[in-house]
Amino acid sequence: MAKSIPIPGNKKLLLEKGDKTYLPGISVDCVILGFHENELKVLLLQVGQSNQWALPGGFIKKNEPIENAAYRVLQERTGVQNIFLQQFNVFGAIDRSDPSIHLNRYLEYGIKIPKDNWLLQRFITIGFYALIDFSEVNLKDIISEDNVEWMDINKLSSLMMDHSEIVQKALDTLRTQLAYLPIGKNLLPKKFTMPELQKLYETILNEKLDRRNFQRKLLSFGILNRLTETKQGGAHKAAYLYTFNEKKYQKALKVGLYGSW
Amino acid sequence: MAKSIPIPGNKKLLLEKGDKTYLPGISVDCVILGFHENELKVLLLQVGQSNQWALPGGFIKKNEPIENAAYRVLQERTGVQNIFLQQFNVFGAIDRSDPSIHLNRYLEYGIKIPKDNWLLQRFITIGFYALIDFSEVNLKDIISEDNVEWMDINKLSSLMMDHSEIVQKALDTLRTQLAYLPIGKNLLPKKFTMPELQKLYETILNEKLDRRNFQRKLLSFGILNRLTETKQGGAHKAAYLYTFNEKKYQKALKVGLYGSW
DNA sequence: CAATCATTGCGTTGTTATGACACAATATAA
DNA sequence: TTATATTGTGTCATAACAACGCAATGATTG
Repeated sequence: MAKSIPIPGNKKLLLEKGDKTYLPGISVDCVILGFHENELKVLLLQVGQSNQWALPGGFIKKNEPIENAAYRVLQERTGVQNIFLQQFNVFGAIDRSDPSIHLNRYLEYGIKIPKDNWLLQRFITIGFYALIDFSEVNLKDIISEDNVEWMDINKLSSLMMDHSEIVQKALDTLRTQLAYLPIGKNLLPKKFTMPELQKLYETILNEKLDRRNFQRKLLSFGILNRLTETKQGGAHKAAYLYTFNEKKYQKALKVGLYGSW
Repeated sequence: MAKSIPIPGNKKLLLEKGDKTYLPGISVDCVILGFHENELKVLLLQVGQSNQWALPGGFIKKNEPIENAAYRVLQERTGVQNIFLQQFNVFGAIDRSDPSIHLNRYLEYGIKIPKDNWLLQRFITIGFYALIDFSEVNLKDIISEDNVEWMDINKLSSLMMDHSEIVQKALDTLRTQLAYLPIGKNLLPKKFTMPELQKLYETILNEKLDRRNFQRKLLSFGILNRLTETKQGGAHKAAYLYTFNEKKYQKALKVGLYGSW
């Protein structure tokens, strides 16, 4: 066993007074998704000195809406504003919480959590997923005790507790929503090319799409503006840059891409 | 004020010992939908002597998966087995719980709830929706202290707390899922006619559909078996009876009605 | 500096799905 | 027996979709 590390003040407070500040037995976990180098990435963190990876999560303050709690987690971990954030499922199996995680975590500080402490009880968690522009996140600017990293969603080793299941469910939800909601504005930079948008769709769907049919379909939604600029610097022919038409994009978010049945 | 009614044992137990039995601050609420006389019906109940209508709800036992809790509520209120049951959203606004409801409820029994009682704290609720064969429910067989009734989803007066919002969100979810999931098996009797199925779709979507195109589309999904029997008794030409092909229906529930993007 | 090559923009064709509508068959009621 | 409303089945024009062709372009290479 490694010798004890001094415990940070906030961790001590969480353990001893957390039950006064937070709703008991409920947490939020965030599946934060970004797109980089043709891969869909999830933001994960390593809890303490363990080698287990986990989703960033947190608790809900007693006087705070649940969406705010999820947003706080996002802010802490990414520093990014204007994020697409949506709850997608509650995970409430009886054996989903694992008290040993907290026990070991605090043992690193030389603290043995009392058996009746609030952290050791059963927790149900509300899963949120967030779409975020990878390029806007600078992990080095984020102060964190934990090791935080983007990982390819297709190459995840097993995560802590039921977090693998949570990621999978988030991905399923995203795929379903792709059919009737516009996706992309939050995962791509402001200006992007059609091939880039297509790669994003292909990555999410894990499926190759026809270049020309894809373009025709996406343009038919009428949510894209083509700029006169082209994307320079890439090898080969320069592609036109596009932006999302904010107004039409927002409308499509509300009524869906097809509208009728 | 009416004079006090004797308090039932279970209500007293709930108040005094509920925090030992149930998870604190979390409830489940069920939007139970049935189809009858071309109307989509919601099962609602009148809490105590108030004139407020509310969704049937309940609490989650400390050693119970959340789906079980919702299923318990369904069983208590309908007595029906084999129900389509799905969580669809969590409602967690800070001001959504209304302590006065419990206060008034127990005042009917002449009991004043102590200020620090668990029932008066903030509750978040997990919304479930259930699809159920109206004809299998016999409300008169259900023992209940509360007045329980089916009400037309389009003619709801304002419900208790945020329950109107919960019903609306359930309906939105159902409409969206209609596009890629087979619906009907749980809302209709085993044998049904094509016009009946169409009326169900029209009612859910609140939109008139073309009879012939509807039939073509539904048949193309390949989840229906046409029987040689016809529906007798109706005025005019007898319609063929159909059943759902259980195997293909279950498959469609998993992979969706269209499958690919 | 011209040829090569991968990639992008734009277009065509055949097939399938969809929306709108016509007509014959049939069960009940007058 | 006839009238009427409803159901079963089919047609047709149009839109959507999948599969594919070809010219334009920008960097790379000999």
